[in-house]
Amino acid sequence: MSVAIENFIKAIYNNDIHNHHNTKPGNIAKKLGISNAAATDMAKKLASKNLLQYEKYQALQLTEEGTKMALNVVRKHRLWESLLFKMFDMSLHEIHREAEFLEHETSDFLANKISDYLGNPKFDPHGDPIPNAQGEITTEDTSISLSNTEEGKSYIISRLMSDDKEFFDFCAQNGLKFGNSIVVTKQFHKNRMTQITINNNTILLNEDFTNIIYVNEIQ
Amino acid sequence: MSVAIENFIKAIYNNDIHNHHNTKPGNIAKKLGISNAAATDMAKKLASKNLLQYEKYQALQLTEEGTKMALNVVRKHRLWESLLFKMFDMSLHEIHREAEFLEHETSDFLANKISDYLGNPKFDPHGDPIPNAQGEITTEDTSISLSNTEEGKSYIISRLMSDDKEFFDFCAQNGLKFGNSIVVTKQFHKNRMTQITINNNTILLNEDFTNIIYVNEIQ
DNA sequence: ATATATTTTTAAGTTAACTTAAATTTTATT
DNA sequence: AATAAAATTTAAGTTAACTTAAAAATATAT
Repeated sequence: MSVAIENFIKAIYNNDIHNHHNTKPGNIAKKLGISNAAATDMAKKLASKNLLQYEKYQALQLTEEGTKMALNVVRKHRLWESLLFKMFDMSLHEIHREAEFLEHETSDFLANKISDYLGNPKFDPHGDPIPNAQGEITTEDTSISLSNTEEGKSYIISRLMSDDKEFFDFCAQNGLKFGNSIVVTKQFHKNRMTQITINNNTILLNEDFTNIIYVNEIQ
Repeated sequence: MSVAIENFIKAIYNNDIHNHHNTKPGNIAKKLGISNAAATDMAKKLASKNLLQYEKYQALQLTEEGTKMALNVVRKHRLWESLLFKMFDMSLHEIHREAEFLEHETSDFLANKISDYLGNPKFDPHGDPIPNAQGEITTEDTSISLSNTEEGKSYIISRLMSDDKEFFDFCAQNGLKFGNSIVVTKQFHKNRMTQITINNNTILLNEDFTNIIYVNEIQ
């Protein structure tokens, strides 16, 4: 399968997970930086390959086969991120940027080698789960977004759901990384902002950030 | 530059180094598994991009710019081979196979990271020199092919010039690898065969092998 | 509920990287 | 040196992955 197809399938998969199923061609087109017409064409083509279901004007839906392909690409992406993060002094943004290309040129054989080398990790450095070689995600996600946390409680950062450089730079500067613990000191519900304490620093985060930072409660 | 272009340029570079400048489109076409017509078209196109010199019916010649591009791709190829060889339990054939794809999707930034991590090696696991970030090969190759060695002398294996799985399997089975030492016990000039001793074993090699195994004399 | 805006689709066209087949030129052979 | 064989080039065509522009359908907003 071509890079274009893999990226299209992956975009649908990611959109379904994040954006609550508004997975129409135009949406995917925007993510991929192609025209709506190109997305419609591709959707039809992939439907004929049994990778997704397509009906005019309806949302696109990956078939089982399509989902498996998406997970295979996602697996490679996250394994590369894990490897690059471990071995080299690279930021979350940089590992994402490189993995975006490497993922399409990685054999299953090599992916398994990388996984073995890393001890078959279940999560990448963003906290995203790594599908296994069968294309299954075996971990359960119990984390909640920072926007849904409660005042006074302590949490561990479990996931930074983004691929934006500025966001990651901010996180890096403020110690916001996978595995670190924080305390939610105040929720400003009306303004949808959250105040947290981390490493004795107090930070105020707006909803752009609290919606993409996920945490698990420490009880 | 596209993968097709990078591979075309790289094929010319490799052909020039190995096959004594019979670098006409048909030769490159054969290496790449494309038609002669496609190779001619590509040659014209790359000439217009100043990557090579093209004159009808003449051999192709990389320009300075073209050579630099080839060396950049070769650098990435050999860095990947070195990394995969060091980290994972992979054969010479396997690392080559994977590097063949990864080389095109590797930023200069990542290539430098890999190089630094490895301690900026000058040679890859086949004994091939690794160009530096400026696209220069700074090592001098003083090695000679096994076919040109002398009876009774000792040598260190410096290069296995191939990408053939069967050849590498044979080498691996017989301890023929980069850095190992051998003694040339007999040269059968008429039949163009060479007898060597390695690890107390005696092996007789025909010219298919003695032409692609390179060594340096131990004095 | 209807007009307007937005999105999706269709249609027609482009580009890169190929193909096959035929024409041309070069290389090899006797 | 002439001719046969081989390689190169030209010409015409294909496919994947796009594009823009216009038509059709859906969603939104008053």
